Amino acid sequence: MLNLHEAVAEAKAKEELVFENLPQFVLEEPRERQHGDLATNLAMLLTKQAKRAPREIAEIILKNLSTDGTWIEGFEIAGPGFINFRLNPRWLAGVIPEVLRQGTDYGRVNLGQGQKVQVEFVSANPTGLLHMGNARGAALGDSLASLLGMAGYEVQREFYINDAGNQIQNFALSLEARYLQLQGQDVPFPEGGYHGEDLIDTVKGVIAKVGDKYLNVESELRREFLVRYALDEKLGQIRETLKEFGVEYDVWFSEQSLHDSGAVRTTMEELEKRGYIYEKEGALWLKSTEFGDEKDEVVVRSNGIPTYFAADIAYHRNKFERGFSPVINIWGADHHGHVARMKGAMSAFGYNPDSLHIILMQLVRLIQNGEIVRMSKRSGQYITLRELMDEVGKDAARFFFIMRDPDSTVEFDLDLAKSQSADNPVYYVQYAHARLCSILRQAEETGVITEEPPSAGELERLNSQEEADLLKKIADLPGEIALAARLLEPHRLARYVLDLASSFHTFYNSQRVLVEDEGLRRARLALVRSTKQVLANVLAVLGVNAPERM
RNA sequence: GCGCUCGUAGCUCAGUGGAUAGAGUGACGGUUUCCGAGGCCGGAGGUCGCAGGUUCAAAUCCUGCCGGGCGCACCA
Repeated sequence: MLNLHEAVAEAKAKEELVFENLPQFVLEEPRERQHGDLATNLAMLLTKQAKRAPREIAEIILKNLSTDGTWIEGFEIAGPGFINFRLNPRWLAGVIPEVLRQGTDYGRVNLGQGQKVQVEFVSANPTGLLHMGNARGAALGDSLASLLGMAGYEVQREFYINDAGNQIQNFALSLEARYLQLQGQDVPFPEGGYHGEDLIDTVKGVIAKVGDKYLNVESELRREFLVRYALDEKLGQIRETLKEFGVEYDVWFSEQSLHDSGAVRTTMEELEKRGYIYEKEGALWLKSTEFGDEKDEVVVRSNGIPTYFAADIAYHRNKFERGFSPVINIWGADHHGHVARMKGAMSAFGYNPDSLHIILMQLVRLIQNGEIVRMSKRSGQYITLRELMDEVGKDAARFFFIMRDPDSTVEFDLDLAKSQSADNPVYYVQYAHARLCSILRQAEETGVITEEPPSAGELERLNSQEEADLLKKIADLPGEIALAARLLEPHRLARYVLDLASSFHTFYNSQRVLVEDEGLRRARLALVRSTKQVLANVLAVLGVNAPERM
């Protein structure tokens, strides 16, 4: 391969170039085709240290560069000092046998080297149904997990069940009120209770099952039963809905279990031992300002009950104890204030806070009749993931969310949901896949398909501009996977697969696959097979179906 | 007020400090004897919120300002 490091070292040894440290340069495919196949900014980065004009430095580098045994066919110095390289087109054709050999593994890289990582996402409160924000988290988290798997990590998907604390108390009170009301009692609905319709349905289910059995018992007993029943049902629904959305978890982790096992208590004791806890006004506080937080936080209330934060510290400590690194969380942006203190708490235990990656995703804004709909579980006004799937389908919904950078606030217009789904770029990609399948079908039906692979010479006949562009895109996949995984940005793959589909459509419209010339036809059919494989591989990471017909 | 975040084409959004800032969509024009026209090709459309700074080079990094979103509980 091209060794620029060697060329620069050579120039340095000969004292043609003076510099201390080789800067971090890039060797990349330029955006403009006329700038060649590869370009580097190395010469421009050396100007400061070498004290020479970038184009002069480029001359010196090129003088010392050996291109023997590489695919480099030509180079030039361009613009402010870029060095552009032109490759022999034959290297490109070599990607086809590689794709066909690796099949579903093509694109896999070993960035992770088998390291254990965990992605925790959705973790919706089990007090209601899944809404649009959860849908976004589900699409993002699941594709990120798949992406990391493709990049050589051992990935675990986890759902944290918030089955403890105040909200559960509140949930219990709401359930009890509904139960009594449905039994004809005139009781008020609790302040700040859960108004959702689904909760009434749940209680109707309870009544169908046990009738008035819990009407004349102690309130505590009644609430305990109702909560257990409802949580069970809600979690079942959540699990089922996510499964339909293409998301399956390895672990469902209960918050309550951290209290039951004493993990929350021992974690607080450990923090106290390390000097991060103090008492004030009857409560226990964490010195989170020591980690850059705005103010200290209560971990155990004056009534002796630990806060959610305390349980969350125990939870994240537990993740590291299980050997995951990095630990990845996907949170709604409304939790951003929590990031610094959680990282800080982990560093208090001696874990590297940089090993905890928290991806914040901006909220999904729902638009109806041109107005913003406030979504809230308490008010019971929200669009559920199930309704979203019914309306636009799993594939369009997933792609809609995955395409976007988590930092962008997405607007989802309900009134346009259907037409948006028709315009969803996912269909552009799926259409390309179906079209590829159609070509292969036709080749089979007319008997011109062959199992015999094309020869190297035949593959080199794929030398049109459109074929070269498509081949380059295909060759890019491993690099794209590595980059997206390193940056934890699955949305790059959505862009990639759109580009790939576009390159294919362009090729398809300019060259015919099923031509008379047998050698050329063999080569193009192999290109078709490779393109189809790459599309399918990426769509699999995104959790989107690759249809043979549509 | 403090903190996080966003501001790029009419709209929805991409954009590793690099060369002439890109897609989709909408509007306009063209394209089908031929493998799927849900496609392809083309032109139009931009003070990258504003002003400074760093740099050979800034949409990208830094500072300030303007505008939007979200946080700032002994809630989760």
